Amino acid sequence: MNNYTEILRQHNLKATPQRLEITNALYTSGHISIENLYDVMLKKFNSISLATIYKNINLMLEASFIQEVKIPNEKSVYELTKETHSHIICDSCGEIRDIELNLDSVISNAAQSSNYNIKKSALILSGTCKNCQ
Amino acid sequence: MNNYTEILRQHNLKATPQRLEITNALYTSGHISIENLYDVMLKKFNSISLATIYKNINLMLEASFIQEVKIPNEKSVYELTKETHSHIICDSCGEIRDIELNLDSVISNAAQSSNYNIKKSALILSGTCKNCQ
DNA sequence: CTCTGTGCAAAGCGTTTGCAAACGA
DNA sequence: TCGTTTGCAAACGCTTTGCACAGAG
Repeated sequence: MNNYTEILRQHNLKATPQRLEITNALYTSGHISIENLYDVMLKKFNSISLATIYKNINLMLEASFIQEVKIPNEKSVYELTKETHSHIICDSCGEIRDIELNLDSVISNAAQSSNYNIKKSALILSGTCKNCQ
Repeated sequence: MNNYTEILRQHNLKATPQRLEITNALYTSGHISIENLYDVMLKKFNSISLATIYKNINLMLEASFIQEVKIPNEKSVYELTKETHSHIICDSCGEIRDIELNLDSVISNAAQSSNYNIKKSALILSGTCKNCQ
């Protein structure tokens, strides 16, 4: 019994080999697109179907086990759900990194000026990473 | 000669009636999806094609005349390009509002901890607007 | 054993392309 | 007039669905 079996079950998802491998790919990559996930999965399951990928991604999204990250001008990637965090993308090499930023004061300013009761935030920064500079 | 004729030409876009109306719809709505834009356009041009909408949206994006706003769990909307700003969305009525927030300190923190040279930011907040509370 | 998941093929849907006619400058 | 844009129809690519078989619990 693999590491991820229990965590899948906690989200009411049966621990099939395909799902364990999707989970592993998400964990290992941090963020992965459908296309890249399919490539990774093909290495372990030579006859896996894209339909299986999509069905599982959708079930995992519904279960809030994973989340979609929509990046400006890029295709979406998926990540395992964790504490709220921001993302930073390198416009040269495409690296996507999680970054913990304190948005409290920004959010309280926003709440004040908009009169919204703010519940969520999604911040995506982009620029050039150390290596690409 | 309409208000928007000159601004379209400045972006190397001929001022066709369809483009003037797309511009007007963007201006009036603030943010609009392809689907809603098509509905609006149909009222003025009863035989307009979706292909025309897409071609123009893509040309306008290339010309940086408009920008796409990717919203978590929602379909994308488009807006006329203006100074950098954030967005706040009501999770009840769907209202999308521009909001000017100072992200300088957040960005400098991010730059410091990531070693990225940060060029752009996209912040989307969501919650409940005054009316829906 | 039962119910769910998988893989395949087909269908669906939003978006793009090719082309002839219409139009802007 | 000349090059661009429009509208239509067909093509495309990504995603979803239906179904029979395989597999998890």
